[in-house]
Amino acid sequence: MKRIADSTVRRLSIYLRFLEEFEGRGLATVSSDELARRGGTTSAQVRKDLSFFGSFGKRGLGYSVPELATALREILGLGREWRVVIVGAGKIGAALAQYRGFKQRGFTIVAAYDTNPDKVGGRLDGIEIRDIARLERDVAADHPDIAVLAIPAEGAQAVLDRLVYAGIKAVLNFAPMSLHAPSDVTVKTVNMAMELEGLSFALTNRE
Amino acid sequence: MKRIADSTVRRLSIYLRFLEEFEGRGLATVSSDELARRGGTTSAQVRKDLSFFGSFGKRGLGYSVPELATALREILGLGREWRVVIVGAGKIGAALAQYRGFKQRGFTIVAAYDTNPDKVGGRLDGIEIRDIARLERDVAADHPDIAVLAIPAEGAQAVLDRLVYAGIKAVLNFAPMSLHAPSDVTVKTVNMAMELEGLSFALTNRE
DNA sequence: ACTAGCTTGTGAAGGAATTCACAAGCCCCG
DNA sequence: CGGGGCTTGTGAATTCCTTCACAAGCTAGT
Repeated sequence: MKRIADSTVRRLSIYLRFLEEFEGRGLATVSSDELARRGGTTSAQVRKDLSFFGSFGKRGLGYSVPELATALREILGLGREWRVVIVGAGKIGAALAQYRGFKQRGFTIVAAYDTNPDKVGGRLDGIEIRDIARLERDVAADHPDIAVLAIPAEGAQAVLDRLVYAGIKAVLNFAPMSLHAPSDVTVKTVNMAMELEGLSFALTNRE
Repeated sequence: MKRIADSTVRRLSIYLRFLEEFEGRGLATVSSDELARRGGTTSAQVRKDLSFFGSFGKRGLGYSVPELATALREILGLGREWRVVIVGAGKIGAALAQYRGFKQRGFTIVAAYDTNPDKVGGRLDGIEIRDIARLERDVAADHPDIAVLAIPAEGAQAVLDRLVYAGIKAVLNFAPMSLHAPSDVTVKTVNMAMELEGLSFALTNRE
């Protein structure tokens, strides 16, 4: 399969969000222009993005909302349940465990891990907090698909290495640092410090 | 000033993180190659990124760690204090209020806002929670630089409009939706649902 | 059945970001 | 003080992404 740009995938996600809104409102069709306006892009971009995966529209009419939504869910792999483990039961980990968006989109949190013995054995919004020493054994047994790293920067690379070794292929990293993994492992980093500095830069360098 | 790509600014942020680590360890100099290896990029990329702002290195030797760190902090506008308001005192808002990274980098949270009367008047890690009705008046009086949106998707655009009208020029958005603002207002969106779907896509479409 | 009016899908053009590749410059050593 | 070994800074080449522009195709109205 042709290599798909990251930016394309992110936009597909955005389109899907609007399609779901339209589905809820019972709209039958939508044009690339309408999707573009909502998503802050251009109609050509929308059509190009979709064209990588097939042709979903009807000329002169636009796209069927439910059909395109289904197609996008298929493309994004949202047709199945993904099993997620959260590593780190601190503030971020706790906020994530409670986040409704996971379940809503088919991401099931199967366990949380922490080093702190006071936390181990407890629960986070119903999710069991386990000793991180069990990480490898549990991953081997449960085969989760995705790991969320919600731990301080210092330990992040070491835990990532353990996850990779245990066979995890997708990681969402909240630790404020860049991580290294083999090319068959996808790591996405959400780094708030970086975003804030981007804002600081924008405020500082406006002409 | 020449337009600087977003990706460049994000990388500067990453380089600064490593420089601070090196500063802590007392290292005197660093090469573009070393920064590249750590940051997951190439040495040419590092040098090109820096070249937009000046020339900071010594041929044959590399970059002085403290000098380059100072230069990057200057470029990123981190030499001053930025005043931040958090809108939304829910789970995400609460997690953000406690996040040490803000203060550490010169971002001071001056207030939080919420609609819920049970929360208004309370405190979030020492930060006063105010009625969102006061938003415009407070912004006019306090002149915060940055607003963090930690509210559900539905109300996000309306609150953003109010913030823009009140004069805010930089927004960090945690609501899972794309927002529209005038071009002189910088909006950065952190969207976890999108990142998760990116992982789902990567897991689904591996060749 | 034909025409007018839209909207898609897509090659080609254009623009932006990354990588290449090498001259210029610095340091150290003999 | 001159040469060898590095490393920067930067035009040129390349690769990647976005935008343009238009033929093809669908619908509705007559």
